[in-house]
Amino acid sequence: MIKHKKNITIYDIAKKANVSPTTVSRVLTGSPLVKESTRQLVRNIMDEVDFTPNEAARNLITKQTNTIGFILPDITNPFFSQVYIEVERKALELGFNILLRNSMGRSEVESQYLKEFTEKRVACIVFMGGRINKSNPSDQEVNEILEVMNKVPIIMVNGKMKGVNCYRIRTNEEMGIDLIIDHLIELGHKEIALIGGIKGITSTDCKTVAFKRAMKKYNLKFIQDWVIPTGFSIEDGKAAMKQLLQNKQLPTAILGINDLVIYGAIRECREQKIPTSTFSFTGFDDIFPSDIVHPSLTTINHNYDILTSEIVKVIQNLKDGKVGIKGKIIDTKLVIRESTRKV
Amino acid sequence: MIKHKKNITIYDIAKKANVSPTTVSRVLTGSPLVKESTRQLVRNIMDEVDFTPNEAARNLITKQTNTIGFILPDITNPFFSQVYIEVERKALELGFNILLRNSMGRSEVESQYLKEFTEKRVACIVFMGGRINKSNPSDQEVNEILEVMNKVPIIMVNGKMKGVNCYRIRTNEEMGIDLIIDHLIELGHKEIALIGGIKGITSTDCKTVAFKRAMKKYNLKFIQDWVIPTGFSIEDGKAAMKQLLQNKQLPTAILGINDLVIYGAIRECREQKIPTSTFSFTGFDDIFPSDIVHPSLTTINHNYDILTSEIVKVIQNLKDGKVGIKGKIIDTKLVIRESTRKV
DNA sequence: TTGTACGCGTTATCAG
DNA sequence: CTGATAACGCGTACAA
Repeated sequence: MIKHKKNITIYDIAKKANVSPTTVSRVLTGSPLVKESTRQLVRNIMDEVDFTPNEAARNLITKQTNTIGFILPDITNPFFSQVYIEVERKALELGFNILLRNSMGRSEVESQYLKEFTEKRVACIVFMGGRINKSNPSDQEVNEILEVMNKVPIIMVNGKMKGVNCYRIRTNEEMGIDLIIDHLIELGHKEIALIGGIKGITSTDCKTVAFKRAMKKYNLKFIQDWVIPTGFSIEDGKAAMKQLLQNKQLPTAILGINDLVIYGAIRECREQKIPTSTFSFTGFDDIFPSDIVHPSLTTINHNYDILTSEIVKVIQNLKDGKVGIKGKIIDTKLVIRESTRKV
Repeated sequence: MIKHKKNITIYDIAKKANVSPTTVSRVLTGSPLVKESTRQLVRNIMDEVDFTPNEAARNLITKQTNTIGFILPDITNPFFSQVYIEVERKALELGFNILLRNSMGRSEVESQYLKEFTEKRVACIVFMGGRINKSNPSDQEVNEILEVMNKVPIIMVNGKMKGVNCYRIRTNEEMGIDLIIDHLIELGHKEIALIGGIKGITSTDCKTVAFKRAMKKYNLKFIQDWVIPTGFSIEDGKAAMKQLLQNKQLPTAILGINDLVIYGAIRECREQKIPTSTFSFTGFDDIFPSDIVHPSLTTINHNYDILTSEIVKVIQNLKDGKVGIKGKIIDTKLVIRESTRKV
């Protein structure tokens, strides 16, 4: 790495200003215990020599940072970026900045970043996706979380771990599924499929359970061939739709584990020259493209503002040394667009 | 903030292991100058007492970080997140991690983050959007960049600043426009509009100039009322389309400053019950929704892999102390989908 | 209102 | 292969 000029320190400033390093430090921290004239003098010299304080030195002595570690699977997924950007905005107002790490859902990457965060002495960690969404995480995955929690508080968003008593904020996914089914029933649908997701991932398992329960509630028959857990991506949605279309009997409504799989499902219909109006489609997450695809997507919105506010509220409490409530469930809301219609 | 247990340092480890702190440090840095048995001993004790080295202390003494500061307007915009994630992945292989900051295109936010980056002693700064896209940045904006460059190298992506001799990687936007116009001409289009963007932003100015030049080349008339620079968002695209539709005479093809504005334009057509097949639409950027909207969008791809590789190549050179080439232009490529057809 | 002296936790230097 | 000692740059009791 290219070497830069000699580092300028508060000692250099102090010498030039004929004051002590302490005074310079006080100017830096904005202490009121400095005469206005000397403050100006010091400031001027700082500007003059282009002084930049060293954050590492400050962190070392103060033993804290204003950094929040944020682990999520993939920031290019609009669901995560929507949550991320809102948390960032709100945390900024509290004086925190965020360190983002993309785990790609891989456990060993998560481990690496958890280690990095503890070495950096972050104020707290916000965790989304990956291991905290596994219905059965490994002992090692759990223990690692517990060890980290010994040093830095963890906030799990839309996830949990058996035996791990950390802060948890989660959207009410069951409620979301109920809202969708109610809506479809109202439109006269009786034959409903569920595509996408992966068994063993809580968001999938949880939605599947809610789906079965809701179907039962309305006395509708649950057809195993219409539940196709292929994954969470657009491609996975395509694949699921392809598979679904091979059934002799077809549903009238298709429920996606998230918005992305429905984008894929709709595209698959187009490629097979099947009118998209053949089915009613519903997504989950209400990410931004759902408003611009055609047909625009009826889906479940996470109440992002409330969700992210609750995350930041925990951070605020942590900062203030308050304990606060450890678990919080956020209501979801149905957003009706063009993709659902009367049967 | 909640207080944790007393910090464990290499001194504590040293005492327990009956070795010197130096030896512990050597284990930490992976120095070969340690007997294997003592290395194991030290490692065991570290695990036992759950020791986590303090990065601030390390950064303070080594005077460097493996962090790359990354400023971009908004990570929720797929264009930026696509570039970001690729740079992150490639930089990771070089041992760098990335510190992301969203400027929202606001100059004062950029200033704040530039300051943060220099205080953090980041290895280099990757800069996208905001002031580096202004055709006429203020003196202050330029000077600030120059001052920062005195301390840390800056890589500008798709931007430049007069009188600022930093590393620059940019996509060949003119080429992109040429490719689009050639394609439209081939399809028989002669009446072409350009919507979106903002005057004074280089990406807009640059594309507009290329557009005019291409039109002239084919002896097509440039109609001022068909150039509608409303902005860069979906909403801005809607607004532009609304305005365009008020013209008595309409174009047969509509060229968007980016993909997002075309999403908006298409939606506006739908809302006004105008068949989307009335026009041929072209975008710019080839962000992921362009493949799933309907009609899917003919657009210009930035060659993201090459673009991001070039960014990381500069970082690599910086790390190795090489100088390398300061400017690099990346070819673009046309992606033909459903939104363009014969006139 | 200002200054002295020390500590934060690690790596670098040099000696053994 | 190991250790003693000195940095790194800043904040903070405590003293003046």
